[in-house]
Amino acid sequence: MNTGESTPPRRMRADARRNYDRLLASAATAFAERGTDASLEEIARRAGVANGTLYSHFPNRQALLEALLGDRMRALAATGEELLGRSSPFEALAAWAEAAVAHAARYRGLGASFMRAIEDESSDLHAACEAVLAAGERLVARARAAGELREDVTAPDLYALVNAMAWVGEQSSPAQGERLLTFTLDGLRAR
Amino acid sequence: MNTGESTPPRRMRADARRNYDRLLASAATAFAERGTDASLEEIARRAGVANGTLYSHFPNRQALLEALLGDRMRALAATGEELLGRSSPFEALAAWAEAAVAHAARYRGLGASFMRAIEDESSDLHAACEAVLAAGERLVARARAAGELREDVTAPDLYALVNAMAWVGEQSSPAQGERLLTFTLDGLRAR
DNA sequence: GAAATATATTGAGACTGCCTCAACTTGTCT
DNA sequence: AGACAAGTTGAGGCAGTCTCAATATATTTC
Repeated sequence: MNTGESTPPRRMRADARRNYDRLLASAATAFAERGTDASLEEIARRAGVANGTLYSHFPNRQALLEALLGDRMRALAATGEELLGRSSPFEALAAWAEAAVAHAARYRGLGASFMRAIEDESSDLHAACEAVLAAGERLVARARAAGELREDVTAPDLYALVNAMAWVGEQSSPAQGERLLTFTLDGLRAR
Repeated sequence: MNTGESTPPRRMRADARRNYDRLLASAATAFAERGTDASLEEIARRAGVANGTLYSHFPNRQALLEALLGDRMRALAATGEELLGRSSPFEALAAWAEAAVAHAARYRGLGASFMRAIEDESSDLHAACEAVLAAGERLVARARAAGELREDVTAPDLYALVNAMAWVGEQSSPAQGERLLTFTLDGLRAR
């Protein structure tokens, strides 16, 4: 019944915990194989559980994604904070953007989920996306303050570009996503 | 039975022609309202026709899109050719890219369809996409030859970027797509 | 250790969508 | 008017989403 959230309330029944874990593992496989709109029915089936059980643990696809990726997303945000100290402001921004693209390219369709989630406050993925956006915000602010970034670039711009490049990666090849990210980042440099 | 292709073979029966037109009109509305994965079932329903009729005219979604957009795509390619003469090579490229983004942003999901179609030779949309790509190719070649474009930018890069920006437009707002395209194009300039 | 109780699981069922194809209808041509 | 090609129909098979009453199981209590 309760999602990741570091489980503060009450602890789950043993069978529930087991099914929860199996579902998560099954979802990870399915998303990797089929992208974020893999069949939930199949995820349940492959977890050896009835579909109702899946829905009782994860009311929707976003909840499943949050449980699967929430930690990773918070880690990405943390990486952003760390980079604030090191290296040149623009290089830090660029390095983080690369990491963010790699993250958003994990499953086919993930970039689109992230774009939806940032707009939709009721999405279970919203909070995690906001954390990522906030990290981007600081990197952008610093690079701009240092005069290394175009004046008119904002964090939402960066967020959208990162997801767009992940999307390109899904459509053509990961290498192509990387390639275009390089061009794009160059375009963001102050000159 | 026969798609757009300027109808060279034999002319259709009157009722077939009527249904074909109705289906196309219905599809245009549905795609505009719901994006390119609107329900085909509903398109048929709203055209006042059984779903089998839809499938007999258009074996799949791509065929419907080709019938709906083929002419427009060829026009876009032609615009590219015209631009080859006028204005600075880079400006021509940029202007064309803007037009291409606007075109790919016509329906939600269209950018993705174009990315798929260019890779998939068996897609009914493939030829039209190739025409667009070819137009981009010439603009890229000219801008590069004039030393106004980064050496390493290719037509497929441009194609992907255009569709990616249309995608951003769908996810956030058309204005955001435009905005990021500007940044991106700047990144493609030789310096 | 057996009830009592709270917590989970189940799977049928009501939807919607995709696509096919055998039976039927209708336009067109002579 | 009749014949035949061309077109249309819609039921039916399949898969997916999501819900909820019935059922089963863990845990707690005595």
